[in-house]
Amino acid sequence: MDFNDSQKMAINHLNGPCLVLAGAGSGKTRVIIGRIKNLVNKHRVDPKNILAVTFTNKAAEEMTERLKGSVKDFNEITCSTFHALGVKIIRENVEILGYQKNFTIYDSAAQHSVIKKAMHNLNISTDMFDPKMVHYKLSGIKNTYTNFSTIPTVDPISTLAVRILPEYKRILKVNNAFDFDDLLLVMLELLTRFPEVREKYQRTFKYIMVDEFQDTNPIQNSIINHLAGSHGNLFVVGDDDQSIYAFRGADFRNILDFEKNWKGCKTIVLDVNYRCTSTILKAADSIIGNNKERKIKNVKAYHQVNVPLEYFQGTDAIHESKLIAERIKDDNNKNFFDYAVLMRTNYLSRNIEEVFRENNIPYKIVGDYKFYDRKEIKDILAYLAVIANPSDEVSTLRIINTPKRGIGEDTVFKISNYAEQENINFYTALRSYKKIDTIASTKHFNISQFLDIIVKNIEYSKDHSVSDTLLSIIYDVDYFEYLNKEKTKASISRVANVEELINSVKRYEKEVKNPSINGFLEKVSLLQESDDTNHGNQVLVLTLHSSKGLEFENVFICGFEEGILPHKRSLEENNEEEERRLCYVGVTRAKRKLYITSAASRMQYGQEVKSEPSRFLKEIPEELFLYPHSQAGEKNVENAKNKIQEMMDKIKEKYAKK
DNA sequence: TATGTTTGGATTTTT
DNA sequence: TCCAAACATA
Repeated sequence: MDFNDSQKMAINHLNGPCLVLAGAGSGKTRVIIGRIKNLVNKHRVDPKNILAVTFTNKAAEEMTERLKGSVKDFNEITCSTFHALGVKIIRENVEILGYQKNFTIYDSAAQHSVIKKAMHNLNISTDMFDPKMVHYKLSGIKNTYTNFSTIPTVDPISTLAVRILPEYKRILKVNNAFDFDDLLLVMLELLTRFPEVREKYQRTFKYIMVDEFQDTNPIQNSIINHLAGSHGNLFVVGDDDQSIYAFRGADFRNILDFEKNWKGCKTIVLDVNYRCTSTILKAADSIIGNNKERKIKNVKAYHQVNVPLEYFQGTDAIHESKLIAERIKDDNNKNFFDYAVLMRTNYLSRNIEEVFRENNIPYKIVGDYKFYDRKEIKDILAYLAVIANPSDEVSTLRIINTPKRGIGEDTVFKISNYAEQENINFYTALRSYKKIDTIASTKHFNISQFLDIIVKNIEYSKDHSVSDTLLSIIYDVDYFEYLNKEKTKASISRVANVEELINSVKRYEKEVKNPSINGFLEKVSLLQESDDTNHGNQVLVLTLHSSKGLEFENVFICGFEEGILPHKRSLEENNEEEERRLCYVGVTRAKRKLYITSAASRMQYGQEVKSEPSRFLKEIPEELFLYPHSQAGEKNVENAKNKIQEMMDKIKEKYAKK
């Protein structure tokens, strides 16, 4: 397929800042790839000098894959997410910050426990202030402010979060660990505080491209400004109407103000939608048209076909799911992979799952109880983390008594106190357990048993592969025996999960040039929900957020109800416009057919609660639907089936006439 | 220290 | 309704 004029203009852009406003389905990925090819093949830009920042790891991989055949040395192009770029830059320079290279990246559970510890150290009651709230605020702050002294502290929790921050940072450093938000923040710190570091990366990344620019937060924006500062070869692509990550600091004013911030910026608008039918685009337009804060674009549909939308309402969530299942089953020449069910919140997938399973509809739930969040997996990963970085206290505490080896809370408390007293880290204190006189000598065997495992495997890991080390740990702690104690179904699946983990380490070892424990852990911690959208012939079930960047022939948006979409909590925070954008993203995922569904009532905390259709439904002209909303509800499944049959006949008739 | 029992809070989205 | 954390007991 050929490029249209504005696409060509974007692809041929060479030097200086450029803003590409790309409406949904306007071929922005093709444009980015086209431009890279152009830079390298036509303008002889060294691939080493190109940085392409994408929103997901999956997008980065896909981009690399698509450059494979057509660009020489495509592997030298840095193609990654902001967070992955952060890890790279931090690893290369971390020693100037007094950290060791083998630092650990803490996930949100680990962050949570560090926050609790920081609060404890500062004598702040965790009963009075919910550590969860503090965590949330702290993360918000770290994703918004480049300078902590300028934080407006309006509410008590924010004040508290700012107060805790120095202690929190101190603990992380003792643990030789960073949290997620640090991956951006520390990268920025390195670029601002150390001119030689900044200049090094400015010289390396002479051509910078950022995809999904509307979802960058101020930290990311600042990072980009520093990297591109010396040359201004900055090419950003985005759509303010698809900005849906405000909750983690994204600010679409980054895109609105881009022209102001970069003098001489060229602006290109991609306004032809090659994805959706004109009906779907009309629906999407009429929804997003209600937003006040936006750049008005006039996106035109390339495919002028009228396939009416359908709206139906189940009596309850199960009925709604059944209606969806029926519609899929009624499609005679279907591929399941052509269907997706989109939803505002994860828990809505439960009913879908239940009904799809009953109906033998193959499905895949994206981000469904994340593999790496399972207890058995986190345990094993904690062992690996401790072996790679013994300073990591959080991981040590996780496994010190798992499997049970008689090192209980009391003993841990004593070691912890000793560490505090001597001003050493937990691991060092643990190693001198014999010197801690409060610990009874009856405990000595238990502690030495644990220490032996760690010390032995640290040594072992030095001249063995990651997978061998992993197997050695599992053997030493007798982990399978521990999992298999109760021979239940659950324990069998836990063993299978650990086996799967071993496989994934082996896969990692094949993929990467210099595999290491840290490298593997890093890969795991950077994994995202939306990286997991590869599916076979299955219906994909996912949140609206995870659906960003994807497209499907047929899309269901379920739970189209007040309180769900728009979400109640979001409305409380005055974020109606963001919910509308979320809705817009969902609608524009559909290439051909869009179904919108709701339930008249829904179980909430075990109680049946009435539910109203979403306000956004009224924003779509009713004539775009196959039949009026008054016919959307049915008393029972049987009735609905007939209705659906009737509707299918109508569609077939329509297509026959064409 | 390990295990069983009770209770109260949960459901926004995710790097 | 369901699940984790707090609490109580052996």
